[in-house]
Amino acid sequence: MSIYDSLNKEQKSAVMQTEGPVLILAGAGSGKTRVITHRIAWLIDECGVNPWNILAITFTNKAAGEMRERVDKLVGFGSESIWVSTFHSMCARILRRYIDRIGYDTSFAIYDTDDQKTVIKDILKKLGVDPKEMAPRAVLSAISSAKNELVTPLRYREDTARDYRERVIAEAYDEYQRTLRSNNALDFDDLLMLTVELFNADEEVLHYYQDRFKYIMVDEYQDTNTAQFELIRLLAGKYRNLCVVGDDDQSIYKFRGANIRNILDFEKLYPDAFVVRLEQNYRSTQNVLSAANAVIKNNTKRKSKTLRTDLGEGSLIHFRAFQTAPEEAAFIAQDIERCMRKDRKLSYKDFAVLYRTNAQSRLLEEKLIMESVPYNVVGGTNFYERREIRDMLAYLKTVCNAVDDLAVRRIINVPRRGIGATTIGRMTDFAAQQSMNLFDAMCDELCLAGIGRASVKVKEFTDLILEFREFAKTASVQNLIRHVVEKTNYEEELRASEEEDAEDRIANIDELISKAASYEESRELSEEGATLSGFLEEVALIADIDDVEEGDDRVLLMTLHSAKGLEFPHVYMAGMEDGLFPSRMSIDDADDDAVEEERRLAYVGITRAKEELTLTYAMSRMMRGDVHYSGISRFVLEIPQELLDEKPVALSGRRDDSMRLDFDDLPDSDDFSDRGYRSRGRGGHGSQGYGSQGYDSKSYGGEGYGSAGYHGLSSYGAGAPRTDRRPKAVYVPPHTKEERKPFIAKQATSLQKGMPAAGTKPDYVEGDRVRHIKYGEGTVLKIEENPRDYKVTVMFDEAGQKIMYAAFARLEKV
DNA sequence: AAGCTATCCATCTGC
DNA sequence: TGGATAGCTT
Repeated sequence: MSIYDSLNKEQKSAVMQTEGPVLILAGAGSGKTRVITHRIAWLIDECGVNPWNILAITFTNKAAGEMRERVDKLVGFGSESIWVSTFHSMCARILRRYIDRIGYDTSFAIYDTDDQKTVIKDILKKLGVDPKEMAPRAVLSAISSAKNELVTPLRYREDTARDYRERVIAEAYDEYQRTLRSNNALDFDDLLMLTVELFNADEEVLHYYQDRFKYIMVDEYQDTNTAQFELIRLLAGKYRNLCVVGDDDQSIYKFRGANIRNILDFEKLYPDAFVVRLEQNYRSTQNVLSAANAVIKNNTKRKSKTLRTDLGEGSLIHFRAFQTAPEEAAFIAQDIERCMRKDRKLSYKDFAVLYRTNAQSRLLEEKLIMESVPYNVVGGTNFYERREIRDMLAYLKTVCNAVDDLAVRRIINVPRRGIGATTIGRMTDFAAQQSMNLFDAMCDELCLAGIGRASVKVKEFTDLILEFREFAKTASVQNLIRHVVEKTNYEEELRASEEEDAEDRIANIDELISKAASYEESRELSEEGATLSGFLEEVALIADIDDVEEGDDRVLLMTLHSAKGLEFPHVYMAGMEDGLFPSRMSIDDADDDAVEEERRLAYVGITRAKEELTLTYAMSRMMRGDVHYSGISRFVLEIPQELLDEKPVALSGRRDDSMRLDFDDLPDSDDFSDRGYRSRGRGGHGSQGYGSQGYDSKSYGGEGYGSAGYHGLSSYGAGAPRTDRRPKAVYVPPHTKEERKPFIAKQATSLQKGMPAAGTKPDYVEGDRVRHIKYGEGTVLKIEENPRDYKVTVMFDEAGQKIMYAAFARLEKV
């Protein structure tokens, strides 16, 4: 009895066809990961392939981790030398070694979306483009598409720049790329594009990797974009042992450049490809599959296949309609509790609630809190997007890559050290003139001479960084972070700021330190070992889904996109409304491909369910400030009625009554208004202790980061008294506006402010001509003495009459 | 310099 | 709705 006996006929043929191009069309739940892992085992054990020569590419780190784990179990030893990684981290790894051959430095930084936005905004400003007529977002997305299609700025200009808009984009793209290069930074798309560029530019490097990766496997092939396609094509160019696995019905990343043609045309590129279809599903009941099949068959462009299962008919698909979204959310929360009570074998982690947009999570969170259901939200606000984390990372980046102006700017005055916008502006100008980077300018005597008193502060800052850099040479990453926190007085400043969540933020920094520690631990045995740039890279490339703690007994809330590749006994799909899902945009799109993509997303959602699938619909829902009414999603209507336990008809609403829905008719409608929330004390089950504090979703909601996994939540059963549900952790969920509030170092500020300004008498009198930095010249009409300052009224020649305070206006006598 | 307010505005999905 | 920002006030 061998490990391969457990495979079905098709799976076996896919495993054993080791040579040449192979296309595995793997329907949802058809055991494709099993096929890949067994194929790797087969290559090593039966074909004598060196594990070193095998490359397996997945889309997320989580998938990579799981795959490696499973391979470890199948393969005796040597599995650690198999490359299992995502496209992005594979490219980062290759570039860390060889990018100097195409003119970057190997200590490059990786920019995330926020960094990109900062850069592009700057550029648009420089180009004199009004952000109103051309959104930075849109420009970035055009640049991203270009990169995904391997179009360089030069070619973009030549081929694309026809109208004004495209010319601006061409200009911005070029400038953007220059900026990144001078900051020695790459964005996500660069990782792919520059690796292709490297391979094309340097035969030696290409041959090295072609020879290294004699056997290549790519998971989720339907979601590859042109750059990824080209990368793979180049890598497999010599041995042609390329096995791709995918499901065209699950292609859901078109907006990110994924080209479904990559999978549909695989056989055209490789006419000798061996093609296998896996249609036997091992995950879901027949009813779930029938629903999925019924929906997806409405798509025209697909390699048709029909899933089948031996797991029995199963329950009907549940459909529930509600008048309002809060009712929908309340139902889901209560239904989870109901199932938990009914079936003691279930635990919270057996449930997932899926939705189209992240914004939908809030309402669900509220209701889950009310029902005392522990949950985790995947995505939304990322741990690494927190201000304190970004600050720390900016310090690390500055230490690691001195030329990254963006990182330097972020921390130059955080915590407050009296280096203001004016000083930074002057130094930036100097740097631009001398075409040097900001940090070097700050170290330059000539530059310091030009900024007066502030130069002392700047010197202190650069000395601090230089000291960190020295420290980093011998210290571990975790100790470096500790050192930075200590030397910058970050914690004290935070506490002094009187910010409400200062302690949470400090806890987050501790969390970052432990992430650094576990990174270092994981690299102990690896080739390159732990490095600062390695840590920054890992941090930059994690996806939301990667951070979900295994073994955490919580209901998972996430977008349909995040759910790809996962499975749950109970799945809820919330917000099944035309206009939300499929989205308005896709419906209005002239191209019906748009709705087809949404349909694939629906297919992905449905096929996540193993046993119970519940689709919910809310007739009305608050969206961006006002109430929206929608009909039932076409995807629900595409499911044959006999598969549903309830007819998909909207509750009788009174549309003409606008907002005044009649709540008294409804059994569970008391939680629509604010009043309703509070009066809910009578509530269902296990909510004791929650009435008053429970509503503070801030301190409860998305906390589940890291440490939250260890709060012993996994042990209690439904109905048990739950008193201490409030985790110690730390991660303050998305909803806070506190988030971006600047660092208010109250004490420091008042100290600095205390002395100056107030008493200084201006050197001009009424009737004098004065000059203002912004308004130009004018005549002083009136000067009044205030307790704190002098109030000056000036009639400017251009700008008209202004009242200002002498200390701030800094008027010069002409 | 920096907080505060008033106003605008855009909305999906994510490595 | 709430986040981002420009402009005004202190």
